[in-house]
Amino acid sequence: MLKFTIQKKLEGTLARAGVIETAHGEIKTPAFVVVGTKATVKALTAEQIRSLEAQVVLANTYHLYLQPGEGIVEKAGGFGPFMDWHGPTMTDSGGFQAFSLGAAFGNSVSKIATGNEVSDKSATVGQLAKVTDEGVMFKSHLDGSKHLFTPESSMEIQWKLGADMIFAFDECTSPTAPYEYQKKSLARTYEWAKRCLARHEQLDPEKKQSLFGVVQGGRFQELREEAARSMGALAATADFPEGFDGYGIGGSFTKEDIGTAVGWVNALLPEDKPRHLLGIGEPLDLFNAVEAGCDLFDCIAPTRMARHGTLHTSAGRLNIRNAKFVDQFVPIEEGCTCYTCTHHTRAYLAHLFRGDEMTGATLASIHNLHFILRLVENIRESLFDDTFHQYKKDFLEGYYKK
RNA sequence: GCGUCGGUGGUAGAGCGGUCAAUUACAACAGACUGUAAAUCUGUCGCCUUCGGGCUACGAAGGUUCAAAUCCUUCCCGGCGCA
Repeated sequence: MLKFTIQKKLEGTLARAGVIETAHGEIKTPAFVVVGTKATVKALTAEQIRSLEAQVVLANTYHLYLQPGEGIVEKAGGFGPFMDWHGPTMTDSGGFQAFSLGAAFGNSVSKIATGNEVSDKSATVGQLAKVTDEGVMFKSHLDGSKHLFTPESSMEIQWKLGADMIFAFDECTSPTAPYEYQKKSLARTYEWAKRCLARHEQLDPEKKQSLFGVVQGGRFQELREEAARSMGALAATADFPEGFDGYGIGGSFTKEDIGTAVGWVNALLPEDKPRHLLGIGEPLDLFNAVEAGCDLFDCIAPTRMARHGTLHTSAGRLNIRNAKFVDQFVPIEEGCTCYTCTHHTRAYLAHLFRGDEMTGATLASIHNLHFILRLVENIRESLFDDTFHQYKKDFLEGYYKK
């Protein structure tokens, strides 16, 4: 079961601060959810995740289904115990892989649109996912074997993976998809949402897991609003009296949409349920999304960028592989309280990255996650203090200055 | 000393008469990354450039040829074998 309490709202915005109570502890929101796709936050031990004071970890249905298989994870007691993480957990449904292994595969298309994408997909090659009304047919990226995911099978797998919060199986569409496709896909995602609710209630009558519905609709206001209304309304139908326990906001956006389209959605979603903005995690986007009414965020960016040598500082990003860092015997960021900055220098990190030493990925991941986790905590504090707008302004000026 | 094999861009190592400023890998120098196909991917990587091109380069110096990193001669340097 999940209980969500809103403790503070920021006047004139959709922003709110609150707390989610799960069977494995509480989550103070807004909160950044650490991504541990394959039941591991890449490069980190569970002890390190705890040290970072992360509140919740999200794993992925598609990945754990393929390897080691949901049966193994179930025997371990769920993905949390499997990886020695005993706090709150979430699993994504596999819906994102409809995009990343489908339209995006082999293309330089990101879920964050720049506007320069090519909309003609006729030349796409090598796609590993195909969407039909029944579900999504995947070709495993590991061995090429074929697998069908349906709303029902996603619920079944997520049940075995055992997270506190799970997502309905949706189709994450490409930013290059035209209106007609987005509309058709949205109708399908809605049908899938109902199938997820039905299967979930069969599997979990005691409601041990909380199910989040996912709002899609691409970049079209009409579709986004329709999605928010229809997903929200599922809570009031006779078939599903309890409806969803929360909402995910998924799909493609532009940077600007995060301040606008997300707000359209949140203005219509039931206010008393948590809202999770799927796959967003850059500083500017986090500020905008909180302001637009989101409570939870997960993102691979802090850890992936860390592994690739890009580190967050309050003065912007730096690439630790750059030549200028090889003899800088100072922390990544002066004053940062993370383990990496309190023990190691830029020069050491630069050396580890140049030598392709695994410890470099670990230390960089600790720093970036610490940075983002503390950022979202600070944003939360600023909501209580009514200093959000000033904090946002000050932070962004420092981070994005030239 | 004789014989033999070899000396190519930061490194290793292709090339063996024109399509070679020279395959490839690594290194180097930058960039990208937003529900993880990702410890990944992209670009640059002799000098100059009005981006058309120009110039200097494959141990050194000569030579053959319309044309040489590629063939010949001598020299220098290194490995190996025999004295």
